[in-house]
Amino acid sequence: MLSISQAAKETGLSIKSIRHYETIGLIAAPPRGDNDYRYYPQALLKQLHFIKSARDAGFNLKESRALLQLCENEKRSSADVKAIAEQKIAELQARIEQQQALLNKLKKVTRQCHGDDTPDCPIIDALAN
Amino acid sequence: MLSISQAAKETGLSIKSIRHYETIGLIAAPPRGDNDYRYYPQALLKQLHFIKSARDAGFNLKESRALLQLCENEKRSSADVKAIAEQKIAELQARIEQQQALLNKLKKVTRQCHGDDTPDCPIIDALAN
DNA sequence: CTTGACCTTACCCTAAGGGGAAAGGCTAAA
DNA sequence: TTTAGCCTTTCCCCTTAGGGTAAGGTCAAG
Repeated sequence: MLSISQAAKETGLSIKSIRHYETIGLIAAPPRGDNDYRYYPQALLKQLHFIKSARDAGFNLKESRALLQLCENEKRSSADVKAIAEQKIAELQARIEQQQALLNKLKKVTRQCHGDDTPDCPIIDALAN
Repeated sequence: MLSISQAAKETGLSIKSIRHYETIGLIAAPPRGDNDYRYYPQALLKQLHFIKSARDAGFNLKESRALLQLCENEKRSSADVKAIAEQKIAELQARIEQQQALLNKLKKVTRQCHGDDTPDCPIIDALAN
């Protein structure tokens, strides 16, 4: 049974995050000691680890919740998991493309800018139209 | 002198955004009519256009504010503008690379998943460790 | 005169926590 | 025994960039 700071160290999450996950019902409330401190059993630590991995993989908390439920469900269909992953892949791809387009435009106009002490600036010009 | 909805239509911003920019001091408060309605003169419309362009180019409001101030300042140095743009370029590049890395990992593990009605799932396995 | 479209302020909501206050708990050293 | 120095708790405000909605005032057309 780890204290919350030990659980944080062990999982790589922050104390704030762990309490937050409890608040929003992402994990169950851990048992409390006589001092009212939270103490985390193995089962909860495993869930916290899972959530940390899901977050690191780019899933938001809503998606992490769905994945965790699938993880806990021994009768899951891998198709359901794959659907979530593929949706995230599509989302990431779209975001990357959009940002890449922005980046290209920004790089192009920035190359035109002399970057000296005169006010003449193609970047400003581009934004002012 | 356009009303706020006309200004919104003209600039492509939302009414909420325009009022928000005023609230945070990004633009000056427009003159009001006897009815207390906001009426936007050309100078403000130009600023709103500029902000819209900056936002579309990927700059956040803080950066847009700095750019707008440079835009208004006839004694600006284009080097100052270029510095902001290059910082944004670096930021975008870093974000894109990080997301691309996530995407690659996610695609790789997702390809391993059969996506059928059995619980066996490499995606879950990857997250559970 | 009424109706619908427009405007105003004010408040709460988003995601995912971070920061910090105020209060209480635990252990080791003086 | 007391103090110091961490640990924990709850509570509340803060972040981005507005969106949604309510309650109430205004304007123009039929």
